[in-house]
Formats: sequence, C-alpha cells, structure tokens
Amino acid sequence: MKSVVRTRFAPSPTGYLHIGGARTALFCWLYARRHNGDFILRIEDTDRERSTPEAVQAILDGMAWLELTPDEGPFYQTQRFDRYKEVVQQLLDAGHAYHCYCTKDELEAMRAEQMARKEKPRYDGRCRERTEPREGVDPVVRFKSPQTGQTVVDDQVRGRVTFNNAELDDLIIARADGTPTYNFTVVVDDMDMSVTHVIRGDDHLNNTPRQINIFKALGATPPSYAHLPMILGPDGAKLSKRHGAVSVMQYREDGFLPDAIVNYLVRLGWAHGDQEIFSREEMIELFDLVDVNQSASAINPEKLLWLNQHYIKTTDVAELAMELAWHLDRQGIDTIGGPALDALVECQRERAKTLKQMAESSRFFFEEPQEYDPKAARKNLTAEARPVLEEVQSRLSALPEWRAEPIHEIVQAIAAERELKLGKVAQPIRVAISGGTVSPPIDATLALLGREKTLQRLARAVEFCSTAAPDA
RNA sequence: GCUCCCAUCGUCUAGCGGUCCAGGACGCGGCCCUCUCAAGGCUGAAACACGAGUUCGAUUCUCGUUGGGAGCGCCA
Repeated sequence: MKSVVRTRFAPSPTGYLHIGGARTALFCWLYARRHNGDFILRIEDTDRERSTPEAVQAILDGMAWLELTPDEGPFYQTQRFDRYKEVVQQLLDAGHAYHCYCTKDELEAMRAEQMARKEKPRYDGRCRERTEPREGVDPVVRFKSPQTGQTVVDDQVRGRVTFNNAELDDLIIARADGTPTYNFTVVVDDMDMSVTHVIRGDDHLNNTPRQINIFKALGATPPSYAHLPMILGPDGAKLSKRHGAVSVMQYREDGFLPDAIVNYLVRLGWAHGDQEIFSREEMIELFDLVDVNQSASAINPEKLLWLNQHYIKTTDVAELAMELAWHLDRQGIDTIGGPALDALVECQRERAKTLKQMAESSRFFFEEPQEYDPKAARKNLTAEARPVLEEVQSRLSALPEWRAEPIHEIVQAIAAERELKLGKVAQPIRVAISGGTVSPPIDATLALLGREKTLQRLARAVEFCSTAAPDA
C-alpha cells in the first residue's frame, strides 16, 4: 500500500493573494508535485463578515497566473457546515466538548485579571462541569483540551517542538450562532480530505498542538506539519500593504513574469546549493522540506528585478510578445501598423527589466514622438547635425533593401567619410526617431520602424535643426 | 506579561566539528566592450550578534545574554 501525499493551501478570502500566501501555495504545490501527490485548494470562509467573493476570485486569479493549479478544489468551508455540526455533536456526545455559557463580558474580565496577574490569558474551564443551561445565553461549544501532559509537534522544518498542555485552554469550536471556528474546521477538513502534509505559515505553529489534540479526540491521526518562516518586507519589517504585500496580480501590472515570481519565491526560505535559476521541472525535482530555512526572509526587489530580466532574456519570444501586447494595450498604445511584436521583443529584451518598462520604451515604434526631449535635442539636433541628417535621409531613401545590415553600412560610411565618431551620426538619428537618447541599436531600430516612418521623422528633425538656437 | 520560534556579507543564501583568514547570487565600486540604454566579461569592498561551556579543534553541538518575530479572539 503506497501512501499518497496530499497537501492543501487554505487561504481565507479576506483580501487578495499576497506574496506570502503565494509562497505557501508554491511550497504546497511543489511538495505535492515532487511526490506525485495531490494539491488541494480550500477556501476558509467561515468568517462571513470578512470573506468576500471578490477575494475568492482574486486568489483564484493569482494562482492561475502563477500556474499553481490545484488538483482538487476549491472547496468552500461554508458549504460544509452540516458536516461540522455533525462532528461537533460527535465531540459533545463523547464528552470531548461542552457548552459554555460565559458571556463576552465575563471572558473579557477574566482575561484582564489574568493579565494583571502577569499570566497568559486563557479560558479557565469554569463551564466544564456545568450541567444546567443559563437563562438567556446562547452557549458556545468548547473543546475539552487535555490539562496535563505534553503535546509534541514533530515539525518538518522546525524539528521537535514540545508544548505543555497546561498552556492550552478550552478553545471555542462552535460559536453561539452555531457556526464553527477555524481551529476546528481545519481539523475536520484535513481529516476528511485525507491531507497528509500541512505546509503553512509559521504563525500557525502555536495553533498546532490544539489541532493535534482535536485530531486525537476524533480518533484520527494528525498529518505531518511543516511551518514556513515568514516573509518580511524589503525593510525587514512585517509585510503590510504599505511595504511589499501587494497582490500577486499587482506584479503582473508592474511587468513581472510569473516564472520570475515563482523562481524568486522558491529561493525565499529554500535553497539548493548555489543554484539561483530553477525551471519548474527542476524545482519539482529538487524541492524538499528538509532544505527549507527556519528564519524569516526579507523581500529584495532588486533581485526580483534581476530574475525578471533573466526571464525576459530567455523566455520564448511568442510568449513574451503576448504579455507585451497586454502591457502595450494597458498603456493605450495602438499596435496597428507598427512593427511585429516578435521582432520588437527580440530587439528590446536585453534592455528591459520589466515588460511594463519594455512597453514604455517601445512607444515610439508605434507613435511619433510628440516632442523631443529638450536636453537631447539641444545636444544632438544642432546646426552641425543638420547636414549629417540630411545625408542620412537621402542615402536611406535610396536604399534598395530596408534591412538592418545595409542601414548599418550607410550610417557607418557617413561617419567615416565625414571623419566623425559613429555616435555623432547615430545619436542625432536616435533623437530624431525616438525623441530621446535611448533605443535599441540604431540600425535595428530603423529596420523595425520601416522606411516611411523613418524618413518622415528624419525630415522633421532636419527642419528642427534649422530652427534650433546655435549652441551656446 | 506568558508560551513558542528565529539569529552567516545591506539582502537572499551555501555551510550539516577540521576542507572556512567562510562560498554563490542580488545590489554597490572599478576596469573592459560600446552608436545611446542595456546586455556581457573581468575585478573589488562586504558577514559567522555576544558570552560561557563541550572538544585536540567550533560558523557548525549545549546553555545563557541580547536582539527580532509569532501566538495568547464567539479572526483565520
């Protein structure tokens, strides 16, 4: 009998999928893939106040974009309320749970007292032995947690962590309105869904002994646990909306490739020797929980940018062209009549850290620049540049074949004949064509732009040169 | 306050008692290449938090200190 690995990612839909959640999902997905197991997506939406359908969609979108496809799910906890009720009753019948009639005010007072005594605030179990209901109070159901002994978590990344049961109190498993709570639904679901490995953020480590005890009360075997260290913002502070906790989809807006994000994320808290670049296949083959770090790690935006650039340089052109089209469209650039996107990508891929940037710096291929960058014009579109541009114009218009190579030859010949450095010829052309001082190599740029537009823009620049004030 | 977790260059990390005056990557500096911007090549600066042990020998093991973090809800 082979044991099948089953992992799950269980976000609560109270906001978008952020980078920390994405990393957790990635590790769950990798572990399942690595062991030919199943990766389950479960939406923990028992808090009906804060859960929204928009957030559910955002999580689904984020995972789809990163290509972290679940094998099962999404399952929704709100659709399993009958099952939870059944298990609550089972626990009640077995004497593992009881009704508690304490009011919120009473509980608050109790906590305040404990804090004053410098004790850890916890429920003291005062309703454990109560047999009579209390008038006018809808009871909650509490789990009867063991009061002596220890609970051991054999964590796959933390090692053995021991908790004294005396530290654990009787947690609420069903609210006064009958709805179940987190620590309980997690256990029922992990049990029902035969989850074998719970891989999650280490903010859950302290919950684990409680969950293990519920498993035991249910007569079930707890899964194996792995608690991942947190991800911090670039400044080393906790991830928050202000820092880098932006939605995964925001990274798409910003011009990142999903492969770059995934590669970046896999190296946050995990390493395989000195290797930095991992294809999905490689990470699946190499990933293991024993190689996961125990300490939190900060996001490094520069390194992410570097990885993104790497993927821009190496990803299949057609794929990049599609993503570039998306960004061009976002920036309101009409690509009709412009150069082929494949060729454009080929030309721009070595000088863009993001696709958003690439789209921005490619605008001039589709639209004539509104005006020249003043500084660039002052330096390059001078009276001295005018005859040069005129010659470029006339020789280019006579060029039989509009390709980069002959264009390059002409530019070079003009520079040589006039005893000018190449830059003295290329740079004025660049400003004439792009409006600024930055573009791909001038021959490739002109080839891509096409003869008609090139000559048009050169003519306009020649005119500009004659009106230009003499260099002061 | 109590419980739990963590600690190697600025950042991500390698290291699983000697191979480490600590290796790689991002970023940063310098040089080369160069029609701009890049890309690329070479190169430089940069870390074992501190203190006790254990050991012939600790970055690696133990304890403590300090410093971070998480949890302590009828949130998840």
